[in-house]
Amino acid sequence: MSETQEPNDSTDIETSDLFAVRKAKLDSLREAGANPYSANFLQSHTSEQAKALLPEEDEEGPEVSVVGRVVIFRLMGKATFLKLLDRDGRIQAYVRRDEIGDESYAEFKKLDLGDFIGVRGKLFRTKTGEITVRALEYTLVSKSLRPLPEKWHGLTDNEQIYRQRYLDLVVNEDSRDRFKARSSIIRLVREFLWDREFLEVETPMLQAVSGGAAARPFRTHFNALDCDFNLRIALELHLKRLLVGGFDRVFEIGRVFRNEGLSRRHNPEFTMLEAYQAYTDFRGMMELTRSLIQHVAKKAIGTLTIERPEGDVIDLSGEWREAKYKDLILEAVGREDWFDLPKAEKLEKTKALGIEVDPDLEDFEVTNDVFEKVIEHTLVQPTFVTHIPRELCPLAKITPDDPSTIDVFELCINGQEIAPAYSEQNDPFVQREAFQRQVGEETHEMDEDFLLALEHGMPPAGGMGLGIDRLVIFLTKAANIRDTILFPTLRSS
RNA sequence: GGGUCGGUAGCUCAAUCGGUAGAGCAGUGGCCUUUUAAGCCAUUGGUUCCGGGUUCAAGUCCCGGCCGGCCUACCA
Repeated sequence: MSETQEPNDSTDIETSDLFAVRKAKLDSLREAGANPYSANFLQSHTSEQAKALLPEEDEEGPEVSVVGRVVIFRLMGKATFLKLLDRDGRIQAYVRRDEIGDESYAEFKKLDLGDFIGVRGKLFRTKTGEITVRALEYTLVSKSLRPLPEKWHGLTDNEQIYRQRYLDLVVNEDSRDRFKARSSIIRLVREFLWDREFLEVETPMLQAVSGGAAARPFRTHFNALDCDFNLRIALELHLKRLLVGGFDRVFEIGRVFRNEGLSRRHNPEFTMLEAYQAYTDFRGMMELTRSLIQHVAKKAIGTLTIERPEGDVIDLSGEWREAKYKDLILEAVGREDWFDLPKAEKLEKTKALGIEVDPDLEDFEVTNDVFEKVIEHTLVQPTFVTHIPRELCPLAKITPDDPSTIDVFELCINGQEIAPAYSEQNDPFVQREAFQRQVGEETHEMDEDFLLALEHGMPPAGGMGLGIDRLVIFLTKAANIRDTILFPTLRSS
């Protein structure tokens, strides 16, 4: 294997073995007394900062030191143009033999695409107007032994993009921009909640009992205690314990894990925001959620209107539509008596709507299938879907004037559910009953510890959960949740 | 999990009816002191994902496997 090859005489090297060719260059650098890895470099400006130093009207600017990965290398005899990629983007450098010296230029010519180098020199503008550093000297700071993907087409193989994300980031600007946007979205969410005096906390990922959502958990084993744990599927129950403890505005942004299938919109580990505010209810969370998303969109992408690949435009400005779950259902099925129909007739009707529904489902689940399969994908504009059947969520308060529904909303944007919020259930007896109805289902366990906390008294509160990945999907126009997660889950190779 | 499409040089892609596996970029050797996918000349590079089978002959057809995309299922 080339990795274990001894340094060769350059004439012996198989010139098609790209690794061996570069390894030989590395060895010859070392033999010449240079250190191809540890040399430090004093960066004075990033590419963007440097370019800002040369105003339109000026031909020449100050001296700067820039450093980055060589992504373009155009050698033209006694002069070379190259481009360095740093965290802000690219900057061009121009290196002339008569300016850096014969010896230095001879070494310089041996650089490879992918090497990290620093360049010190004065800024100038080329005849085509590109701001460029005219090198006085260059420094190799790290040698690259592997070739970069093709410079024009970039990297398109999905598997390689996910498994070797670093290559995707080097060559695909879209991808770079999307992950920068993701980072600022998360920062903006934090800032917004900090400003509203929410306390940011961290709660356990390893839990004896998984609660707060209906999902199959991942199981793992803790050797020291010789017991099994689940990875958390939601943040809810621990954050509510903190409400009991008197932290009456708390939030957490963190990874949750659900042992379910992969899809364009599902990754088994994903990032969730949950926020709880005492002395408010789901209506308070409505305002909070809308303001939060508007704030984030405005600052992260600079607009409240987002064009979708489908051609239409999502308008996040102003107040958002509210619609009762039941009204949406009645509208979709086209008859007023839907909720009074026996299940068999409901099933018949769903067939007429062109969806397949499992006949073994409970009555409310048949209705919910209508919501998920017929209605949800049509809710492109932000819509708060309110007053959902109580069976769908055991953790919310029952609507005072309609005991069949709960005081919640599901915020839908871009045809998918983005954020649910509740008036949180704080009556320990009602909560226990709701849990008991679900025990026996595979995905539910009784969390006695949580009920004990509730019995100590939890203030009335609104709670909200927001799928960060899904927010990033529509804000950055990603085609797939995997394009918003740096290292999405793949089968181990 | 099911359906479906795909896997060819480091990367992006060709390869007709089953008949000598090619190109561009990258690499290597030259020329070239303002290039913009730089250009010009020459040139290296292949377990065609893996394993079987059919055939005089397989990248191509058949079977099995691995990995992936899309759709679907599961999914508070």
